[in-house]
Amino acid sequence: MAVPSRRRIPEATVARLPLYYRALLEVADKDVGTVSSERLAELAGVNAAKVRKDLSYLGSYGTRGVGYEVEYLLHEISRELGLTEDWPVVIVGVGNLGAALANYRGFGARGFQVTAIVDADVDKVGRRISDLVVEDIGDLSRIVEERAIAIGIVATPASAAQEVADQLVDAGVRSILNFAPAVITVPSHVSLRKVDLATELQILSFYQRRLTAVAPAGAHSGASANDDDGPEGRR
Amino acid sequence: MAVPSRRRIPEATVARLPLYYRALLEVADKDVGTVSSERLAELAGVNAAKVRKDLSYLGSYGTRGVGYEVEYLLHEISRELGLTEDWPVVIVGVGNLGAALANYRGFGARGFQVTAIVDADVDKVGRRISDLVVEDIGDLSRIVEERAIAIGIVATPASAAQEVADQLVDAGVRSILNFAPAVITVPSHVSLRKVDLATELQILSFYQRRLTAVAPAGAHSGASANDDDGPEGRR
DNA sequence: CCGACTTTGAGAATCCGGTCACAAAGTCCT
DNA sequence: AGGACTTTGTGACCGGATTCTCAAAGTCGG
Repeated sequence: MAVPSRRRIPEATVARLPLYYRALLEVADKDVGTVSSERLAELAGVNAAKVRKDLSYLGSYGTRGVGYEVEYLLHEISRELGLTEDWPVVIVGVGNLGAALANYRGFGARGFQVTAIVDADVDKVGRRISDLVVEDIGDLSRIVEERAIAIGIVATPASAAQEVADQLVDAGVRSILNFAPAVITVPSHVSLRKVDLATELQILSFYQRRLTAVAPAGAHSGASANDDDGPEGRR
Repeated sequence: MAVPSRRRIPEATVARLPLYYRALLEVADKDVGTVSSERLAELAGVNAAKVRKDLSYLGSYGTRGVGYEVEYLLHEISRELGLTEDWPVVIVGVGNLGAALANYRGFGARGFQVTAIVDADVDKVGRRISDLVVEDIGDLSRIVEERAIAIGIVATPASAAQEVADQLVDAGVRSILNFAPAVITVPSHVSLRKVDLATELQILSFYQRRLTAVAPAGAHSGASANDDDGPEGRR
């Protein structure tokens, strides 16, 4: 039955929903009508059975013998991911990365709006970035409250990361995306994800070594750590 | 026995080695001598049993009743990760992100050296970024060969990502880190990892919705997709 | 309206990773 | 030298995620 049915959605599935979402946007442009799990799998770079199982957690959308109706599925996934509402975001740290993220149209694109940029460095406060002015981190609580910010991005040096995270949590932020190369801990009611450039390269380096040392192909397969699939041969 | 013993190292473990590496660097500064798995776990934000199991895959370094000798372990991990050699890196795409990555001291720090930046846009070719000059993507093969580049970073718009990846592969690159919000496929002898900003935010958004809708704490726990642990309460 | 065909949804089996628990191996104090 | 204590290394267990497989449910042409 097409009732949403509040089952618990496995984390691995949640991590793939954005992939399906993106894939669906692609087909929505060109084609119309429906997609099969097969095609969706191809676009998302995963296997078809997984697509079907993942989607089945959301409820039984999809028609046997036909596939999934693109528009409807798109709607359901975006609802599930909370992309129907707009999430204001604050970026902490105006370094190369912070500035780049602020300028990045890409999540600005879908539902996420960088609403504030703060830094501890008084020299940087007042500077213009994109269409925002850098504000003082001391005003974080006020800023977060006034603009109903729920998501914070940490783009500071490693040394400041934990303290900044603490401040974000105190200010009332409920989700943190950490770009600083440091482990940070947060209370259990706050969600935390991290993106670590150096770590990613080091992982690649590991497999690179393997490749050059041992010869045979197909030795490794990407990394579960990435959420991903790993290198499949070109289809 | 302290023989390296070529066992196969699980992917999940590989993804955590950089964490241990970073943690070890921290203690190497301050303390000296040894660390326990307990302490290492704390610094890396994982649990102690996992640390021990992970390290045991590398061989039995570590002394019962004492812990792990910091310098030695550091050396072993960096050897395993291939950080003893220097990896030249090429960045493709000079947008906000590409430029930020080029400037980013952070992986420049350990073993990874951005040696070339290329773009397809002739207006951008010739521009200075950091201490490099943007080169034409048409010269990619020559550049990769001349400078023995093994790792490529894709920082282009989604629409160009697959083509760029193809060019990188053709040029001889063996590892690719993809920042473009698109699924790309590579032959099986090439390693691929991806970093997707929008995806990360969407995952956070999912859990955010849960938090505000359903109340109880401890509902979710980060994401395996991130490699990570997830929110533990502050210890 | 029937039979061939397509594609989903989900049960079962398998794989992989995480956690627990404890013996083994060492240190250190007396 | 011996006993208490610490900490590693690993075998056993457990749970989640992936893959396989196939019945069920639908479409579509004739």
